[in-house]
Amino acid sequence: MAVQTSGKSVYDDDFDEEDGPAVFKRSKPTAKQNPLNSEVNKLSSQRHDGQSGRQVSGIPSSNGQNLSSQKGKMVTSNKASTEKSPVANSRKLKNSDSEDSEDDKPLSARLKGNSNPAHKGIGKPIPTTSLPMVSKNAVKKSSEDSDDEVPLSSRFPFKSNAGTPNSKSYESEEKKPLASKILQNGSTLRDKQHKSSIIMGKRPLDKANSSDQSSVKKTKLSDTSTTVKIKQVPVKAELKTDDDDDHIPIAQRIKKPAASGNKSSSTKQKPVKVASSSFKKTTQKSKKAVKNSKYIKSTKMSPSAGDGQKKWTTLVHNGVIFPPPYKPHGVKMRYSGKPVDLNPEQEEVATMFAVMKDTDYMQKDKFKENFWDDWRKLLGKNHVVQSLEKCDFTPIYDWCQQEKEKKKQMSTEEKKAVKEEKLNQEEKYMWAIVDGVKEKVGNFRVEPPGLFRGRGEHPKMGKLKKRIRPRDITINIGKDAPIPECPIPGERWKEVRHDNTVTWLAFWNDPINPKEFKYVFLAASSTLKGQSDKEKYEKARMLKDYIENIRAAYTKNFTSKDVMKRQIAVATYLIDKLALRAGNEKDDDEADTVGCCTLKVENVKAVAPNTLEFNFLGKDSIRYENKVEVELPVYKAIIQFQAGKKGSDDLFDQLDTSKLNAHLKELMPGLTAKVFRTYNASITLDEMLNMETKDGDVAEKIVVYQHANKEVAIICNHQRSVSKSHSQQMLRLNEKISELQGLLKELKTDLDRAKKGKPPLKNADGKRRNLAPEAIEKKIAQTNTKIEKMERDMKTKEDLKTVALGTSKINYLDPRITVAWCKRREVPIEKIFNKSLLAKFAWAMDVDPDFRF
DNA sequence: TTAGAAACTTAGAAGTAGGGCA
DNA sequence: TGCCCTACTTCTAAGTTTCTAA
Repeated sequence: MAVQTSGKSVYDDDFDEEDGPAVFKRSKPTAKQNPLNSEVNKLSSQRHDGQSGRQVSGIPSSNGQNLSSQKGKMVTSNKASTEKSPVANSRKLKNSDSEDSEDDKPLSARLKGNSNPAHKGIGKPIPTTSLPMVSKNAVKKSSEDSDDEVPLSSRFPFKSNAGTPNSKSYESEEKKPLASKILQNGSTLRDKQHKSSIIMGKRPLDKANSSDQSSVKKTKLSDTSTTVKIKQVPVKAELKTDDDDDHIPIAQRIKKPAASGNKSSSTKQKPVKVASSSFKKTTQKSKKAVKNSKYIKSTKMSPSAGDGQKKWTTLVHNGVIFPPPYKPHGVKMRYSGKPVDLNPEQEEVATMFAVMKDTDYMQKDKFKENFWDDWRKLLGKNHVVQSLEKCDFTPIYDWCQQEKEKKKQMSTEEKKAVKEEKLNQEEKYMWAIVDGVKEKVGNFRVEPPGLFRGRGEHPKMGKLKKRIRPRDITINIGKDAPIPECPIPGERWKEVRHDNTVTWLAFWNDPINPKEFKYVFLAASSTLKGQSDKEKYEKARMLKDYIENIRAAYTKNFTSKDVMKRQIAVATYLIDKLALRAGNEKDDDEADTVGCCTLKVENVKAVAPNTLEFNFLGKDSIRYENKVEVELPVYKAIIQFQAGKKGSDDLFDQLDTSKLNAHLKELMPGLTAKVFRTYNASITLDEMLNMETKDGDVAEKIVVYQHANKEVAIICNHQRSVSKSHSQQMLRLNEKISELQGLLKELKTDLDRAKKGKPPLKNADGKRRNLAPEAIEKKIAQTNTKIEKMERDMKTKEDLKTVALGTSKINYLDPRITVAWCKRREVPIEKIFNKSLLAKFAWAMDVDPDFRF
């Protein structure tokens, strides 16, 4: 197989003849090899998913080329026509003992730079050396594409042998201060050894309907958590000031061990500060520490979620806000054509169903069946309504539409007044005071009743999510803080706890899955969340130093005689290379989705000599479809795992996530399957941003960032459904471009005539443009620029229509990579991070410009 | 050892606001 | 001015991981 990099295949040179640890290699199934490719363009205009309309496909760009073709060829499946977007990609995994020096990079990053001129970035050509590797979904190539020499989609960049004119260092343009610098708190990381000394005991010991609050969690050795009987008192959020700790970074204050946070200290409330303003400028010392240490050692890790350590000393908040009670509208639905009387409770649920009219759920029998089961219980046996088929909810639907319209038609002042009113009501619930620092609360609104909108083929979709009442809610608050007043008169909280080993402020049992909980947490911008975010990225960075050994270890075990070892090795390989999720077991009352450990035999097809075709529904019932060439031992192992099994049997029958994670922890402290996703995402961004060094204005640099971001999104299979108006928008843009091209033609004629001293002809509007040649030339240039911009926008829009960039930005990309790049490249950070991301990543803002993941 | 409870992160869709353009 | 589009925010479902108890 030949991947062209200035006429020479990187693969052929670097990898093909070598043995050793696995390295991805792109396979090259052509359109001919994959008859499904011919379906791509057809599919591109269809909704692939029954309920969400999600789809991934390449649509020819204005120049007739597939817009995703820069990623190389892709493979798709005709199944996509009825399911979630196909994730088509073809890769090759191969030995790479010789790649030692690069072993700390994800395989995705080891094959770099393709100088094929067909490879272009989003909207703008990207230097060939900076070409990304990934192309999993949304990377389709029509069968007409003839550039067989263009490599197949691969998540890995290609190393260019042809020189890297654009890969110059960025040193020359570094160190311009960021427009808005939010400074780090200089926290230290956890010493894991402390962990065992901390006493556990934090579960909400929820026994349904238990009203005996005192019976719950009576003893806690550390006395960090207690449960008390409800004592409703008015909220007094005014706290005593204690300046003693002012010089201590917030994060450190939070992490004070329980011993130091004794009873007396816990009763003493700290001064209230607003979290964002409490970030202090990092000292030179700490900056140096970041610079000098490749990663922060695990021994410095600070407490993370669920480890039983004290998360706070004082916690004050006002509880949660409930949705307003239902206001009956009195609009009568029809049954067999006749108006029906419903009581308010019945009407409320009927209205929930009526408003679903325009959604895909209405096409799902399960949704209707579940709704009917729950609604008929409310109607009672003797109600006139005996069958859903005879119900006509249109009058209620129409009424809802009218209400919506009325709301839309409100004047700006009215809208403003409503907004202010809402804010007034909610303000007090929006904040918590954690160790004296005012922090935003995340989801302080209790979920309103509704019909359950499970994703994919969820067996419970359409079921009634009952209204949550104060008696369903457990509050967690500081021992000495006033217990939030129950906002519904005459009612009371289910329970009040004082558990400082957890970060939730309240929880209730999920009405759909009563054994599960819905929690109220602090917002993403809070210090606590920031701390745990930072730990997550530090752990992923730590993996960089272990990855070489981990890869060597699993490669060795591909052929182990012990089946479990072999399964662990192959599963780890897939998690590492394909960024698969761990894949926990699921109950029958959940959607049938899988991850790595729960892959079924039918989800993986082995195609000789060494290709694996993956096809399954992953998280959120998003289809993962991928075709990869793997190392031969992996291929053989998969065939062995499949031997003698049915399609619906587990591929990894000896494996589950706990075994896998237990094994991973032996390889690196704290390592779990999901760390690989963070690691691969972040290192890919880091490497791409450091490759893509093309000069240009800020807009062009942002395109480079988006391009890298997109590659990560593809690695992680982050998809979104195509917006309903997408094709309309594309059509409109095409029309505009045609108009401009017409104008251009006219202008050129005018120019010719003007140069010859002839008067201009009438234009399309029947008017004459009487301009001097210079003016016409200027207009031509302007029009050309406009057309170029529009074409670029169109291409970007098409390219990203099924790729969700936000998820990786929020959850997987170490913000320090982005901040450092912005500093080096003089891109204002606000161009990359919006307001909420700036708040969330406040801890990362003072990173050194030389920071590398 | 295992099941399941608990706690937290990750995820896409829906809703909303505001800016640009005709 | 109103419409359209985009970016941002909110919502809540759906995962992973950790821990406990049997």
